[in-house]
Amino acid sequence: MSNNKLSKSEEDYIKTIFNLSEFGNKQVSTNSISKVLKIEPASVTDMVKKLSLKKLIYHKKYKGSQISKSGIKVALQIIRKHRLWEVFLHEKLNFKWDKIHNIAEELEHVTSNKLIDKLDDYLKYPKIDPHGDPIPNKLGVIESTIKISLSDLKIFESGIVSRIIKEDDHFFKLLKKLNIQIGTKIKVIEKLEFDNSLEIIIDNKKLLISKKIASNIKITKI
Amino acid sequence: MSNNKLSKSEEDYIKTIFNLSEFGNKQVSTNSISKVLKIEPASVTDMVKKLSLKKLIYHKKYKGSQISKSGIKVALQIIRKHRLWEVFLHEKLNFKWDKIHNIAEELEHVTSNKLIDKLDDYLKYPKIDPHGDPIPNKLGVIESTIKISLSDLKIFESGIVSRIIKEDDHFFKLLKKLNIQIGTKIKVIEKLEFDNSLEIIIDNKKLLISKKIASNIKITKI
DNA sequence: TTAGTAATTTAGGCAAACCTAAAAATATAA
DNA sequence: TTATATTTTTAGGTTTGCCTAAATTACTAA
Repeated sequence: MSNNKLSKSEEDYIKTIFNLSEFGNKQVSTNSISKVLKIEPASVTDMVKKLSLKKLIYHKKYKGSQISKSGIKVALQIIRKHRLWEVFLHEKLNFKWDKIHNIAEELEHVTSNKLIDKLDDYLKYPKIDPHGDPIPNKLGVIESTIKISLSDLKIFESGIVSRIIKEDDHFFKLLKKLNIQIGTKIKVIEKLEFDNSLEIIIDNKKLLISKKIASNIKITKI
Repeated sequence: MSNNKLSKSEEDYIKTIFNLSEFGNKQVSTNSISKVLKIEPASVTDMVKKLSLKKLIYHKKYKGSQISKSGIKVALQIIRKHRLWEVFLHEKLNFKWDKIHNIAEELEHVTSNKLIDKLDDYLKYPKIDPHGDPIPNKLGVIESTIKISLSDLKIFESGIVSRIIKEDDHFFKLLKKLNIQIGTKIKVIEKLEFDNSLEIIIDNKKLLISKKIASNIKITKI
C-alpha cells in the first residue's frame, strides 16, 4: 500500500496535480502541469507515466491525468507540511507573509513524520496557514470550511477572515489600518442601499467599508 | 568568489572532508571519505575531482584531498545550520538528544540564509548545540572554548558542562538525578584525597561525585 | 468533413551521482 | 629489494529527471 519514499520531483508533481484537480475531481492536462512546474511537456509525460505505475494517478494517453485516492493522501500530507512550516515561519520567525512560500517549498520535502507532528504540537494545531488556507490534520482531513466573500455575508451574520484576494501593498496597508487580518472576527450589521457599503463590527467597534473592500475579503462563516 | 549553489551531495562531501581534516590541517584519504559517506571509492574520486575544479579542495592524484579556505567557509556554514536546527529540535520541539541528528542532517541543506539568521535570532544566538558542540556564527567564527574534563578542574574553579563523553542511558539517568546537563554551571570546592571524588556546587547545592563520573563530563572553564 | 492548429507522446540525448571491474600507483613486509 | 597487499583511479554502465526534435493524436473552425 504505502508506496516507497518519493523523490522531491515526484512530490512536486503530485502536489501540482492535486492542486490542479480541484480536490481530485478533474482531469489534469499534461500542458497545465508543464506550465505550473516550468518543465517541458515531454518531461511531464515521462513523470506522469512513472506516477501512474505507482498508482498515484491514473493516466490515459492523450487524455490527461486523474489523481488517485492514494495520490490525494500523499498530496494532503505534503500540503500539511507546507502550511505548518508557513505558520512556523510567520508566527515564530516573523517572516512576512509574502516571503514564506518559497522557503516552505523546500521544508515541505523534509521527510520525518515525527518532526511534522511535533511541529504541529508546538504550533498548537493551527487550522489555517498565514494565507488563510486550511491545514490538513495528521490523517489528511481538512476541516470543511466554506469560504464566501465578505460582501455576500447577510446582515447579522458573522465570520472569520480567511483570505485576502487582492495581493497588493496598498490594500494590505488599508486592512492594517482597519485592523483586519487573517483570523479577525467580523459581524455585518448593516448593508447600505446607497452604495452597497457594509457596516461591520470588529472588536466591538463599528466601522464602514466599501463593497469593493468587502469583496476582496473571503471569510469563513461561524 | 562565491561558488554557485552546491548540491546536497557536494555539501555532504565538503562537510565530511572538513570533519576528517581536523580543522583543515590534515590531508583526507579517498577511502576515509568513502567509509563515512558509504559511497564507493571510485565515486568519491569523481566527486573529489569536481570539488577540486570548484576550488573547494585541493586534490593530487593518489595523494588525498585537502580542504581549501573557501571549502572551510562552506563547511562551517553547513555545520552552523546543522547545529542551529539541532537546538531548535531539542529546545523547541522537545526531541530527545539522540533523535535530532538525522533530522538536522536534512534540514541543514535548506538553502535560505535569511531563514537561518532568523532561526538564530529566534533561538537567542546559542553558542553550543545540544551535544555541546560549538555553533559557528554568521561569519563562520567559532568562539574558541577550551574544553577540559571536569576531573581536571582545580579547586574553586568553575565551568559550564559542554559535553558528556559516555553516551549511555544509565549514565544519562544518573546525570539527570544529579541535575547535570549541557549548560549546567559547576564549581569545584574540594577534591578528596581518599578516592579523588569531587565536591561540587550546582545551583547553590553541594554534592559529591566520583572521579569516574567527573572524567566523563567535559566542561568549558569560565 | 476536412485542413490546420494545438496538445501530447515517442525517440534519442545529456548531466549528476552513483555503481562494478580492471588497471595503475603506492605502501608494506619478508 | 622485490613480491604482495592496499589504495586510488580509470573505464564503462545505470538511473533519475530533465531536454529537443519529430511523430502522433485530438481539437476546431471553415
